[in-house]
Amino acid sequence: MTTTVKPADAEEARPRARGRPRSLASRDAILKAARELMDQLGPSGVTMEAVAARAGVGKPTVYRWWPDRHAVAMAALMEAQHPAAALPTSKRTRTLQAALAQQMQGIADTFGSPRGRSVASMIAASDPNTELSKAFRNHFVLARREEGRVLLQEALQRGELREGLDLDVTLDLLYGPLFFRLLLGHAPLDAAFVKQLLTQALAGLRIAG
Amino acid sequence: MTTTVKPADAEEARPRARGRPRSLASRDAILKAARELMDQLGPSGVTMEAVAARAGVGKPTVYRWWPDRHAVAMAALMEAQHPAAALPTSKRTRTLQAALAQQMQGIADTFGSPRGRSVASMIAASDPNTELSKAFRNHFVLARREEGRVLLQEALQRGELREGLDLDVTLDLLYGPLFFRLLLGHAPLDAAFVKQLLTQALAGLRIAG
Amino acid sequence: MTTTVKPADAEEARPRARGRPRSLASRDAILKAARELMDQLGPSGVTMEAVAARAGVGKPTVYRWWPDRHAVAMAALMEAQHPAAALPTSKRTRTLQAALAQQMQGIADTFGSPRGRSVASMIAASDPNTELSKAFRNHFVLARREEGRVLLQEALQRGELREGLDLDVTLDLLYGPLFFRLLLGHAPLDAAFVKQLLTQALAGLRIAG
Amino acid sequence: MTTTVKPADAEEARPRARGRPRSLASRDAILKAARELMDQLGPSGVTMEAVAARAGVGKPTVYRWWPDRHAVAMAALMEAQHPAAALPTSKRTRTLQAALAQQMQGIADTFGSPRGRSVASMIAASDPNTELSKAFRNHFVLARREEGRVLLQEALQRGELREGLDLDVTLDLLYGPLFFRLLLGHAPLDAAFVKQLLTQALAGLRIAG
DNA sequence: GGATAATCGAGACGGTACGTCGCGTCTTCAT
DNA sequence: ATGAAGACGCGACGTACCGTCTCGATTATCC
Repeated sequence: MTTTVKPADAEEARPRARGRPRSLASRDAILKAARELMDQLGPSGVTMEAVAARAGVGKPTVYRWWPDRHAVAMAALMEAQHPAAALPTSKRTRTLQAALAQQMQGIADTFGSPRGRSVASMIAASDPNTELSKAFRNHFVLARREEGRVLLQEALQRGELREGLDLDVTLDLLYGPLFFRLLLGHAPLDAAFVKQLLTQALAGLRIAG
Repeated sequence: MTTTVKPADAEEARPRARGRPRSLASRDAILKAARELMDQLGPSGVTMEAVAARAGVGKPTVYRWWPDRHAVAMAALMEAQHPAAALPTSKRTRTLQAALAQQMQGIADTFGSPRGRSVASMIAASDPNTELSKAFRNHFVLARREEGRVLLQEALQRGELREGLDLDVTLDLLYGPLFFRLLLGHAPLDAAFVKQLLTQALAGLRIAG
Repeated sequence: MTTTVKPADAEEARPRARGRPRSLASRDAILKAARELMDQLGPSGVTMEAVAARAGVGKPTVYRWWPDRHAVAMAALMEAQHPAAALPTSKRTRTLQAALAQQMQGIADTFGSPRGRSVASMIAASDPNTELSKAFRNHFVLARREEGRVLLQEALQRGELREGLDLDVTLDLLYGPLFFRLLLGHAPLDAAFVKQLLTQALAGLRIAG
Repeated sequence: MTTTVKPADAEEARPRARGRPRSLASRDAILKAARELMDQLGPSGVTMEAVAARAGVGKPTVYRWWPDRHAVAMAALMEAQHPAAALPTSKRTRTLQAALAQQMQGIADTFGSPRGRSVASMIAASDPNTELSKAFRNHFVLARREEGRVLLQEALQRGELREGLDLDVTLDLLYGPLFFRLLLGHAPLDAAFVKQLLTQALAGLRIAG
């Protein structure tokens, strides 16, 4: 599931191209180098020259896999953090608020780290219209929001929430403030905030307000 | 309220610096040029060379005022949109929800424009710890949030909201989703969204829920 | 005999450097551009920017070949005037004084030209300790002096000069006054001067004074 | 005896100009600063900015006295070494060769110093046609050559040299090789060289060859 | 097995922009 | 009016990366 090649394309029809195949070892070395540079120098430190040099790879090899440095940086970050293993099933037995609190605190911790700050930077800085940028936002943010959708739907089925709720708005009501504080940094992003956020956000949405 | 020196700070203690004073005409020409480049080419088009050339100014003069291109771009954007004339008094007579809806729709319109996208980019791309970056976030985002605080406090006094509310959380509950959609672009940011957002966010916070 | 690397040094031991080889076309274009600028604007007109622009080459390419603008200018001048075709053999049959007169007049003509003035400027302006500077002085001045040494040695063998002569002093006695007038410009540098110089310089050195 | 103001101008007719008179203290501070920079960094270190800063003087004050940085550097060097007190009378009693040897060795010592190298550089590098440049060459080189002329004329009167000598050529025959070695540095400039130079140069010029 | 071909590392290429330095001029206030 | 101070427009400096290209060497498939 690389950035550049859709699995479907290569599924079975590819005629096993002639010539020397691309080195996966190079690809991995590139992403590893990009990750290290990102951690040490931030997003602006992920230059093609530095990545290639640190990976022990020629620049054209990097360009063979990704079109520009943004793509390399995004791919490196995406491969670093895999889909987060969704939510452990055990958590689903708890109340909506408890489950959400756990997940949101996890998100806060992740994005509070230096690498998380890099991810946030790249989301806001990148051209929002490219495919890669959309995939990146999906991977890091919207996928978490969809996890929340599942939790909300389960709560609906359990009768915890009243009917007629606009789920999309509700999801933004939960995750919006989280990323707002992450990006703006105007106030702490601690457990108290998560708790109070959930309390107020869900206040009017329960069956028994 | 310039970028580099607040007149208020040095109001009378400043010994009237020696030498030729800096040319405000140059400063204005620089900011104007930066604004035009920003509008035409986006944030990445605001290069020191282009700004200086278009402003008819030497590069060192630009560096005399701002330390790097990010700073110039931020200053240009900040000066372009002045404190937003706060909220017209007339609006304060309306209900909380109506007043917030109007303000938030204004924010959405502003940030939906190309220049607004530039602002968002720069918030994300700039080092969050510098003074200028903080001032920038303040100017464009947190100042609006503070306008909201005033509205909420008035509503509290009018008895529209129940006591014991955490105002900071409430503010993030309102503005967080707004900027979330602006930044992620996963769903439209129209009047319907603003209305539904306000409805759900304030649902549990009113006196007579 | 390039400026940076003598092929002879690495004749067979060099392992055929990796990577794309440097473009000799670029190198030549750079030197040509430098020469043109030198002729049109003098030594101070040979700026890196102008050279690169006129050669249709990036500045870093110029710096890949030479460390600074002095080096470029020197290399351009050195390549412009090749080893001067030594002395035509026919001239060697003539008397010492005739041969020297011819050569010295040639030197005077060369250095009297604008390009010759540039050469003199650069000899004076460059750090005398660098390799390139030494090569430059060698190329333009000391090589001519060595031509004179050959002539003197032939005259010695023919018995025109008395034994026990300090050749180095004698050579400086001939070429020193020449460059002295070139540099100081306090008196004309014409055929009469060359003739009188040779007459007086060689007066006490002949077998039959 | 500055470069820009002829003594005659200020002789007595000056109507005691209005306003604050020029500060001679500034002038001296400028030249002192220029000399120090020359000694520490060489000719290229004598920048207007550095001179003004080190002299504790505004740049326009420097430009009020000299037209550009070359002029400042030349003036600084010329004022540093005054006319060399001509030749002590006692030396004139000695033989021509002894007197010349002493003077020439003095020149060699002077120009062998770092400051002397700067002088030589500036002679060769400066535009030969400006008045200041001519004055500079006169001051440092041709004045010494004229001292030699006096010695030669005295020798002529004493009958040491034969009649009909071209004095200008003879002078160049003596001082040319000296400056040749100074500028080219291809061979040492020691007492042995001076002795041998005089011996060979004067060999054919004496009455009793 | 030998030809063919794509990728590999390396690094030079033409460019653009960076941030700095020095030029010589101009503009201010204080003397 | 001249002093210092220092900002001004200008232009060149030398460096860092960009994304592309050109090498010889390597590693695969195809004939």
